[in-house]
Amino acid sequence: MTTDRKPTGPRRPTLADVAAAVGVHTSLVSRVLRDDPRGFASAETRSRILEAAESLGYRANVAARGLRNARTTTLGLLLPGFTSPMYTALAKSVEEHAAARGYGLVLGTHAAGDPHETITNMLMQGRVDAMLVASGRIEDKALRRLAEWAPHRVVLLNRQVRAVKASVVLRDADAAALAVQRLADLGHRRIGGVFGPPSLDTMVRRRHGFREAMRSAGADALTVSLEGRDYAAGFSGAQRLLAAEANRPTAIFAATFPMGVGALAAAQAMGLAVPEQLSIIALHDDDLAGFLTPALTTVALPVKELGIQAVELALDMAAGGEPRRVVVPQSPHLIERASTAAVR
Amino acid sequence: MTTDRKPTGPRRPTLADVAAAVGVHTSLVSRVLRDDPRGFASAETRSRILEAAESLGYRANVAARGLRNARTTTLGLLLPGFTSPMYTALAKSVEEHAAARGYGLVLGTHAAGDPHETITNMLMQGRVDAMLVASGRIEDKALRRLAEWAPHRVVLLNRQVRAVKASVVLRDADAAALAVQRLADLGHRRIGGVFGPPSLDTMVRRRHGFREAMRSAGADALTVSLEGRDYAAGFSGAQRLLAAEANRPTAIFAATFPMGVGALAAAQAMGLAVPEQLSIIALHDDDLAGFLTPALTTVALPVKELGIQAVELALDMAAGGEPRRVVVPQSPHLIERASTAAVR
DNA sequence: CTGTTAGCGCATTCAA
DNA sequence: TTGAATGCGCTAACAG
Repeated sequence: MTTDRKPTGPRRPTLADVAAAVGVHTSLVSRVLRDDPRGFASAETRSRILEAAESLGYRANVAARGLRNARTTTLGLLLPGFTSPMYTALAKSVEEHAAARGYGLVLGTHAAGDPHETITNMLMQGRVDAMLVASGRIEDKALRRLAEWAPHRVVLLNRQVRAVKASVVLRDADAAALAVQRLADLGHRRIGGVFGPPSLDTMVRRRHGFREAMRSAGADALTVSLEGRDYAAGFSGAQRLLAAEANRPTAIFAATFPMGVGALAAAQAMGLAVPEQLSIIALHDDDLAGFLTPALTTVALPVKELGIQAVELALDMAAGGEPRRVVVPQSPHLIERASTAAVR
Repeated sequence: MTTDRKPTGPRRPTLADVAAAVGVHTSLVSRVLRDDPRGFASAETRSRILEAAESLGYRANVAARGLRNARTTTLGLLLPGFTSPMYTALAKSVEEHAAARGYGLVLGTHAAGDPHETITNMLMQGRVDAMLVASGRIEDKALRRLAEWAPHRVVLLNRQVRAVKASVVLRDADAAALAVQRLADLGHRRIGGVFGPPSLDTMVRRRHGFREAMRSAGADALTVSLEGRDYAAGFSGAQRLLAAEANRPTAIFAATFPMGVGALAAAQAMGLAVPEQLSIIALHDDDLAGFLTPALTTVALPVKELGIQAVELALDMAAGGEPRRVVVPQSPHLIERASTAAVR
């Protein structure tokens, strides 16, 4: 009885401990504590059980419960990393909402090794009920195999792949268009676009929105695509756009927030006054924007809602629902700060 | 046999499946797959087992294994959030190193609810083997109760509390001192310090290092402590220090990276040229520093090592080791950029 | 070298 | 309204 196998403190109380304390069978305790429809213990017994569980600090062991139910009440989240504030905002939202629904969240990043392997492992080891995948770099082929094997256990975040039926995406194109429209309204007619790799689904959509909006605004688009989408990429992208003095754009749209920061740095390094000589606007908002000089104008995306919807979709599928494609309904909106101004 | 309980794809293969495929007992499969010392199967059998496991895509179920072994091979990480690059760097390091050791990582942030409750739940539900706690806001009392109950399962990150014997800390005081020394070397004699809440252990240590270094440099310290430690806190802290034109400091030390960014913004909002009229230096380094204008001088802390040591300590204790206090040996180092200059 | 047995903690039959 | 029995998948102790 008192054989603690490890020197790591007292044993966690189990159902049996609670049952023994009350003098009933474990199955009854189990039913009462879970509010099982058929747990109609007498009011007397019921309250004694609840009391004992409370005083012993009983908590159901998730491993045992998971084994029995073939469910883990845990979700997995795969991120490229925390480099972008978009990913940190997403992680926060997912963690918060998962917790609200009683689910744990296990984290996977690219830093831990091959992301496809990470997903497979988590799924096949029964570590999680479903994986939320917010990585654009996993090959379509790998995702297809995954979706074939576990169609109800993989949700793509802000990415669409034919073979994967479950996804939640933002209105990236609309967001890019919104930025362009604002710049056009300010009188800009030569606008540069700084984008990340075209292999990323988000970039395709942002670029598409950018192009369409440019067309209907009748403005000249100068676009550049970089390998990365971080500060450095934004910096060199902007540098490239601003190099030729002849046809220099009067405004720059950056497809990610860090790229916007990098673009701002590049402009200042080149001695261009922002916003007097160059307007800059970035996709996705972050607190940092307000503390740059000049403060960066952004288009805010409903990232929090993306996380919530992704969790909901995953849980729905775990409960037997069919995979589906969700477009987050909330519209992106402009947050105008000091990096944009009317063209002179 | 073929009763898939759910419409979520094929059942995961179990030990029994592998055993059946080879025609041996499950226990032998288990031993072989785990390289158990007593799994000396014949070379023949051994290879057939490995082959079958491979072709079936067998992966041991962590819930079953965890239940049996009373270990989860999972660690928990509690963070205030992702607001500071220090926390994202830490999360990345911990995740990466845990994965390298075969451990999963479950995430908890303050956003999910009462942090103390989060820790307790994860521990008592058997969700994790140990919790790495990187939150300064949990009350000492709560930590003490936790440490009493599970002394071998809680590791404090960059925080010391009497009652908690397991912790890993950085040389925060040295880092602050390093910043001051550099400023002193540049000829600064009136230096302002912008700190977060004194209730945080890190702040106590950073402030201590600051004060001591100021004393030995014979410089005048003007310090201010804020409620927060984010951009906004740095902004208002710097504003306060710079308000009085009379005794204005010629340099500012910011106790966190975001505070450094905020201080820079404040200086610029007040029309002060950095570094000509004011030098700024911040604790902790981040990519962003190089893309501010001017680029921010920082003192880099070995955060990656902090994460690694924390994981190691947790695993060591899980294996029966005693709790201990670890000081990360790597020294902080200065990364000089453009926000610091000799006083005129 | 390999098989048998038992049990981790829980939820779910079925029976009373 | 409550109890007894069973098994989720795995590993460890003990046989053979």
